[in-house]
Amino acid sequence: MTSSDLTRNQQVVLKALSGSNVPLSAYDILDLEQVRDQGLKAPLTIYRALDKLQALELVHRIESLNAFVACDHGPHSEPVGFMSCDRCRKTIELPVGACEDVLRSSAKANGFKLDRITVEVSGRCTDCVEGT
Amino acid sequence: MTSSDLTRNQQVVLKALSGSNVPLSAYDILDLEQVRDQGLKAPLTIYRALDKLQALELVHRIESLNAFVACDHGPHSEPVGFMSCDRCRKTIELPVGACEDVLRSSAKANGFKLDRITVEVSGRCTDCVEGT
DNA sequence: ACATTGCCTGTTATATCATTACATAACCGG
DNA sequence: CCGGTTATGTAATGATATAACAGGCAATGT
Repeated sequence: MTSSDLTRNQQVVLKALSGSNVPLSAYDILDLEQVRDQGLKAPLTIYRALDKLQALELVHRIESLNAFVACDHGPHSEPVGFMSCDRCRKTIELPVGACEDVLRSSAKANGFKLDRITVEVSGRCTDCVEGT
Repeated sequence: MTSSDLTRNQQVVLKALSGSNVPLSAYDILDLEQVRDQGLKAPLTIYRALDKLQALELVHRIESLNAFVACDHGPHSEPVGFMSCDRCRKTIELPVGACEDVLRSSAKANGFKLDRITVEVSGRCTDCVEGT
């Protein structure tokens, strides 16, 4: 399946996320005019589209924010993490291939077979580094 | 403040988490007999105790599970991550000091001042590595 | 054509996780 | 004792996510 096979709902949700410079929760998406106007009006509709988009790696979930971001570049060759600004919420992807090796061997040493990696860091972006 | 200064509620919540081999949600804690018996009966009571325990680093929150674990060894010298089994939920701490350097320099390269690191990995523990 | 299958959708209700608002009590330093 | 800070109690609400069930619609095999 390619992204051109996305259903209408999925396209609407992906577009909403792509057009945002900050992560959006499912309910944030639901509240967008551009989304309501397309007839999406129930949380489940949003979550279903998000599930599919995540499976296609077109969208990622940020656990520590209960929010979602569009992925800027198709399926990944290496695992990806996120860095968010505490103040303005700006969030960027962070390649974490380098961490993966460390984690995988540490997992192995503890008798775990590692499957999924979640790396989320927060702090301040350049614009927000000073001030409250 | 040392752990001996914990209030009654905080002690009850910490004991509940220490006695569990899997992460517990706030409502899981609230539902425990040993906790109800001590008179804790509102979610907020649990969350307030958890907040304090987290500030003392006696408890950690696992974002991807919306759950909490007791920390097995006082305040940390290096940041800590978690590894959870998808099947039995067993969760262990994972030192992530090695990742920290990588992440911090990556953050710097992207104009971020890094503050907090969240590393959560999932997979299968030895006992669960085969089977559903 | 028609039935079967699989996927997406709509709708309602509910489950789960977390906080706000406000009042009261306990503790401690001046 | 006063005044500040911290902890607590209670009720209500907000925010996030899923369950359960019915129906639509396209692809496929016969």
